[in-house]
Amino acid sequence: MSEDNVTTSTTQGRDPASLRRHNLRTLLGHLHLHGATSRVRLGEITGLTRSAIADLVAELTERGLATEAGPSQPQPGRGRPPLIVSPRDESAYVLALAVDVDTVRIGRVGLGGTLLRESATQYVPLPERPEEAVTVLSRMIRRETEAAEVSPLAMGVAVPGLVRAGDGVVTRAPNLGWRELALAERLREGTGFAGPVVVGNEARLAALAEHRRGAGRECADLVYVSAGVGVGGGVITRDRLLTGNTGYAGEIGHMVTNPAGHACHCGGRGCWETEIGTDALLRRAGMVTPGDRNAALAELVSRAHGSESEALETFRGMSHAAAVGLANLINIFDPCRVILGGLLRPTLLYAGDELRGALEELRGLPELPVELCPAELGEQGPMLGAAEAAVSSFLAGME
Amino acid sequence: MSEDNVTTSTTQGRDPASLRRHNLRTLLGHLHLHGATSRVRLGEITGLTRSAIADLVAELTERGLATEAGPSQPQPGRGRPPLIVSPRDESAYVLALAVDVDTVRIGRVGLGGTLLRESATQYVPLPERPEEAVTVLSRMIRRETEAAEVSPLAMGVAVPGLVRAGDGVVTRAPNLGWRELALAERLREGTGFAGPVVVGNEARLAALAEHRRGAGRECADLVYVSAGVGVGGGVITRDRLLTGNTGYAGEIGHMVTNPAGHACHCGGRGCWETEIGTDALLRRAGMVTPGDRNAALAELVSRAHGSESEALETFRGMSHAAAVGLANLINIFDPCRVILGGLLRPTLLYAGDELRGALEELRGLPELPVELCPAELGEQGPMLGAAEAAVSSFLAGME
DNA sequence: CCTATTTTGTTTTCACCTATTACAAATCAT
DNA sequence: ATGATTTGTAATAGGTGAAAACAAAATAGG
Repeated sequence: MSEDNVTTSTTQGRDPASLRRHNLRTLLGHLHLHGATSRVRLGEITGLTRSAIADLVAELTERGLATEAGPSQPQPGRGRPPLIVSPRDESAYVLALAVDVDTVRIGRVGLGGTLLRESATQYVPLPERPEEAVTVLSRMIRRETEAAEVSPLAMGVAVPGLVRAGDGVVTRAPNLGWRELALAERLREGTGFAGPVVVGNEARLAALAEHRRGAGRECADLVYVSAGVGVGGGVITRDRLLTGNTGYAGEIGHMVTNPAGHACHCGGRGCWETEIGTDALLRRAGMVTPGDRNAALAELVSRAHGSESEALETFRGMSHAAAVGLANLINIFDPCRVILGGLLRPTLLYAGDELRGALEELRGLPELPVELCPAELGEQGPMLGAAEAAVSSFLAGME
Repeated sequence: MSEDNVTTSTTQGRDPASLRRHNLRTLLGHLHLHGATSRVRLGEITGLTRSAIADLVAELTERGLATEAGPSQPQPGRGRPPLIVSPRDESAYVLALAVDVDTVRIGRVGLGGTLLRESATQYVPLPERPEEAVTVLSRMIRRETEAAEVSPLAMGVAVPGLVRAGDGVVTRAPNLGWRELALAERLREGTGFAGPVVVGNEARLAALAEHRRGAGRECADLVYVSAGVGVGGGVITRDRLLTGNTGYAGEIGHMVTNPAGHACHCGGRGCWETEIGTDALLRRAGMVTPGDRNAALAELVSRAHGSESEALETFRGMSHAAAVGLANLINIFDPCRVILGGLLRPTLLYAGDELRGALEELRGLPELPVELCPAELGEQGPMLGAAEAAVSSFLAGME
């Protein structure tokens, strides 16, 4: 079944002008994803001739989006050394924010995906009232942009909550106390920034980041799952992030994996996050919610790292519950890789055999090997994903 | 989050020639999906000018893919009456097959989606050995093609089993006794047909058909679920069928919804199809697998239709188990519509309130109303879907 | 050190596609 | 009948990448 859609997507070209836009986007997109590339290589990839590439690259450099230079190190082989085209980063960058309960990360990410040195992490307990939170965020953004000589190409924000696709409205973010907050619009007002502003769910954006820069490179179909207090996820299909109708696709935490399980705050029973979330893990470990959950978790992980049998057993005990949900996701999505973040990362590292074993048992299709990989980007995932979404948004709106 | 992919898809254009191919595809795709359209309207839709449309339409008519005619009924309004462009069907058609255990449907579907009158349903018990089955299918195809004066644009085949995307290999179809059968290739050999041959899973293809021609029209994100002996499904995202890495995406029958449930033939326990499949329903109804399951089912449905309370109660009893799986799918995919086929259709019709009620309880996001719709195409779904996949494949390979 | 070879960049010419513009045709409103 | 309106047609123009010829810069080999 090699079915492409009948009505081809609208992004692309009908007239010569949009044809050129498309080729420019393709080129810049490749530079962003794969870094410095020779002109000839670009031609091989895009199918364009050298002369066309020359012309297009000239436009990109004129616009300050790319640079050309002779090869930094001597090339092997005979002929004339190629010109290497690189994405610019210092002057062509996006601003990325990752909002969390007690942390706001802000970073400058250049084309090519490099986290520029100006990036910083600031710990700002956000005020309860969303309006004030917006003010705080706007101030942080202004401080970053005013320091720079050029304004960013786009901005991306990761939020732990439900974000409506398209308009960047945070429908609800229980941990932040936000409801129906038009974050993209407010930030645009609060900063006077005219370019694209994208807001997204942190897990979806982390999935995007892992796909492009982390454990999911060169993998067109993957599932990312991160377990924390809640369980979030994101799915990449054919190199694209699954959004669903409203942008909520990927809410896997409330997948019911055990109807006989514990009650969930969502009103249901046996949701996956009641089985493999932070509280479930601590419950298994016999640590009955002490003062600081994070500290308890860190201790548990370090004990497992030190091969203490009780801690290892805790993770092993969680592997079956994790496998049930993962098997479901694998059957549904047929990914070539599953990336595990948050608590599932130590679960994979310290109880990998048990997890894989449970999956083997549960899955209907042992023919297909699916790789289980630990997430590579850790806590930076959401911010890097916000940057990637911002870049994509800039590319989509180019010219 | 309005992120489009960075490296834009490869289907489209880099040079002027492929630009034209793209526009031709767009035009023909629109005609196929939406039927006869005036030239001016086509221009509005595609953004092309009247002269460009004229030129493109001329090529389509020359190739025998479209026809132009004056308006059949007088138009309202003033100016010169427009020329109406229609997809041809009699001379531009695809061949579609739907293979099942005791039935093989074969049909001719014209551009525009009309099931041509030459279409036929033939009941042919397929022989046990796959090789012979291929021979039977090839013969049926040859009979259809030889009768026609022009050969089909493409062929599509729906199979109750796992089909690898890309090469059309049936990995396994337990009910047919097939394993690793290169069906697309064999049919190409057996019929001498040179055009595209696509093979797909029947539920995925039915989902495609419902999307284009049935209960899922004008809905870009939908989930289709059909319960029978097994439970199959298909997902449409952004107007495209989800395939996953290998083509197996959508195997929702073995989603574990009740770890404490019955054993499943797949080796697992509590798979969704052990909860809502044919056997589960008959078990609930107290009909302990009599000779003919289909007859028993038909009786049950007709009793429910006649409002017999016991039959209604059977469907009501199944609604909760159905809702668990549906809630999971809704949380995962955020569709705007869920289409229910097979046994889930009567469940919706006769126990709709219970089903919706159970969903309300289970779902984390009551903000988002999701429509539940009965499938419209019934048993023709897989065949019509095969036709749609064939058309898409023809369009993708045009020129 | 010089030359042949190879690879890459540049320039020119050309073919293709759609936009633009002007004009013709067909219908309705008055 | 006449003008307004909408649609189709034809001719010209602008923009895009391809193709081909040429120039430049390196290596390999004597």
